[in-house]
Amino acid sequence: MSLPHVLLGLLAEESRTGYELERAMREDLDHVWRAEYSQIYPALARLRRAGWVLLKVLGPRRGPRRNLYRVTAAGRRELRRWLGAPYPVRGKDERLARLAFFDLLAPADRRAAMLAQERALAQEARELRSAPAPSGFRAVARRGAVEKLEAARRFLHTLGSETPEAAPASPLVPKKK
Amino acid sequence: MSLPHVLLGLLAEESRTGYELERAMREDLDHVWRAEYSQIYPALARLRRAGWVLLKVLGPRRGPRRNLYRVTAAGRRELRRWLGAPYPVRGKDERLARLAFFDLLAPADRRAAMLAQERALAQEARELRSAPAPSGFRAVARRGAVEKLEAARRFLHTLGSETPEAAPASPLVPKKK
DNA sequence: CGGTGCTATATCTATTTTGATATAGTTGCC
DNA sequence: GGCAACTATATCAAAATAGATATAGCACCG
Repeated sequence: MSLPHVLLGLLAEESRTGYELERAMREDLDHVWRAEYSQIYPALARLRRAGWVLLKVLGPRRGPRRNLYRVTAAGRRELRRWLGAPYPVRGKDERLARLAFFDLLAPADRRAAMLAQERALAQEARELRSAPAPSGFRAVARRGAVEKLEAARRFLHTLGSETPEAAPASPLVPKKK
Repeated sequence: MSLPHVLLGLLAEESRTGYELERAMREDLDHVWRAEYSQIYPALARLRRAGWVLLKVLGPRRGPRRNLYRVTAAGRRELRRWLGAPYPVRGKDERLARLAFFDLLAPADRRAAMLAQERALAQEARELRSAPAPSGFRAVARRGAVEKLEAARRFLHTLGSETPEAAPASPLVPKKK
């Protein structure tokens, strides 16, 4: 339920077309929020129906005509409301989900998988850190995303050195019912 | 695309009914992976069609009849494949998404929102930590979830004390196009 | 002139996820 | 007996997300 508000947030900074919104998300909000055109265009239509944005059709500049969206006062109000609202607890994490079943891997495979993960996380963090930084609080969010990746990497690393060769606590032999 | 594998993982430890799977996710995999019955039952049917689980209908013990699912050898193979496979980069984080637009709040509202967030994160971490711990790597995943919450809390906290009163970098005054 | 790449909107399908609701037997309490 | 709580399966509708494709003008390069 956040996409409409993310779009609103981007539009609050500057009026944009759907195309430009996609790029803004890809460049500034990587690892924070992303969406395809197939979500963006219908979402803009809904924002319009809600009276949170206005559409202005511009003549073509380079390519086809452009639909420029501008936030209304009501849109800004809604945005501020969203920013202050309590968060729904949404807890899903594929990384942790897989980790939860690592009992099932042979120790060697387990170590290999964890090392691969660690390297992948380091790589992602590196890429995100080296991408052009956005401004204002979008830069803060970017930093948060980077730190998240690094914290996940550290967690895996600590886990790997904690248990030099053995499995943790109980080996979880499959029981029969 | 992880739910089927999470179910497979839980069934690899012990054969269960759909009902028991829901409870196992709710109790052991909170903040890691959750699903409603409306997702679980169709997913089990698909797992069955894929030949990864077998169904055994049991007579009613307490309540209606029970459909017990057991992982097949092919299911275990698939599960191990999943555990070793590279991860799709899925980057969405509503917390960071909102933070990205905190420019739009007045400093006072901003501080209030950040403090509320910090408290909410601390509370969630506390609850998760005090819940009964699962065994094996599921406990490790639980610990990972707790550390994630705490890292997010620390990030917010540092952010709050970093900027005693002012906004970061550029104030992002809305431009016109 | 043809090809590649960028701008730009739009739609289609499929899958995933959420939330609500229906049904029904069983147990234990008062 | 009635009722709440628990076990258990199942379905419906809606929303969110992903991925692919269609269309088309314009610019730039060789």
